[in-house]
Amino acid sequence: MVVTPDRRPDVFGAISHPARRRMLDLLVEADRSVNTIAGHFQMSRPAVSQHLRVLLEAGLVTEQRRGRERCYHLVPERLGPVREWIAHYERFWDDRLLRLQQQLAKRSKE
Amino acid sequence: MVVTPDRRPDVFGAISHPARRRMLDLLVEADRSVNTIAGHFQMSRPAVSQHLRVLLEAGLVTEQRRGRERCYHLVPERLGPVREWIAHYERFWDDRLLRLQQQLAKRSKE
DNA sequence: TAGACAGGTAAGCGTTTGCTTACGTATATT
DNA sequence: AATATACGTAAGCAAACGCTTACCTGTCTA
Repeated sequence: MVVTPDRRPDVFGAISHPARRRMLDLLVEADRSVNTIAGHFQMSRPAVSQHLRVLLEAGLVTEQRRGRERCYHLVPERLGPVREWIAHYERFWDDRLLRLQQQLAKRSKE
Repeated sequence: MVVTPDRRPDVFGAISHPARRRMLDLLVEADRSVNTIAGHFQMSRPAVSQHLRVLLEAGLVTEQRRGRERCYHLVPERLGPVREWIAHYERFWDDRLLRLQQQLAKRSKE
């Protein structure tokens, strides 16, 4: 996972681990505490903490202390670089999938 | 870079290294030989070979022997998982960027 | 105020990554 | 046939990853 000169691990590295992608997926639905997140994984809680830190340092999530809990919150805009990079390959997909994606995007706004 | 049970390194791992993403970007324009690709990087040629192998094993490229050269060819469909995953976050982008992306996609088809 | 609970941090350890240099193999050129 | 070219493979090594257990701090609650 490449660390950029400003010591911020890049987003592509952060999402390269399936557990971290699943964590982001969980945070799409709602903000969640560490224990809530850890409940979805078999690894130890410190391991979850460490993954969350990678996401935090990549700017993909923020944390907010609420009492003794720590609530993690998704920052989807930080996925921009991935979205932009993959968009360069847009022309390679067929129209059907493209329309499907657009409809999904449209529907979720309604 | 997580290796899936079938020993095929997953696509997210393969694209987590900036050099490998640049290699894919180069192959969008045209199929290229190893030396042509290596010319764009400062690392040694074997290092380039090793990166290409990661891409090959992830199914993101194919190779074709042409005389003593080896031509690498992009397989953009294999980026599907990335595209699909990022599409889950589609609703978070604003309309302007969405339309821009759609126009780019449309224009490249004309 | 004495636990209990949430969760970060440290240390340690085996594995993987990413690079290098050295070398091997197949094809092309003279 | 001898040599040059293209490129893969092997070995070695430092650094990064990903995980564990042990421990620490801060906040709630009985």
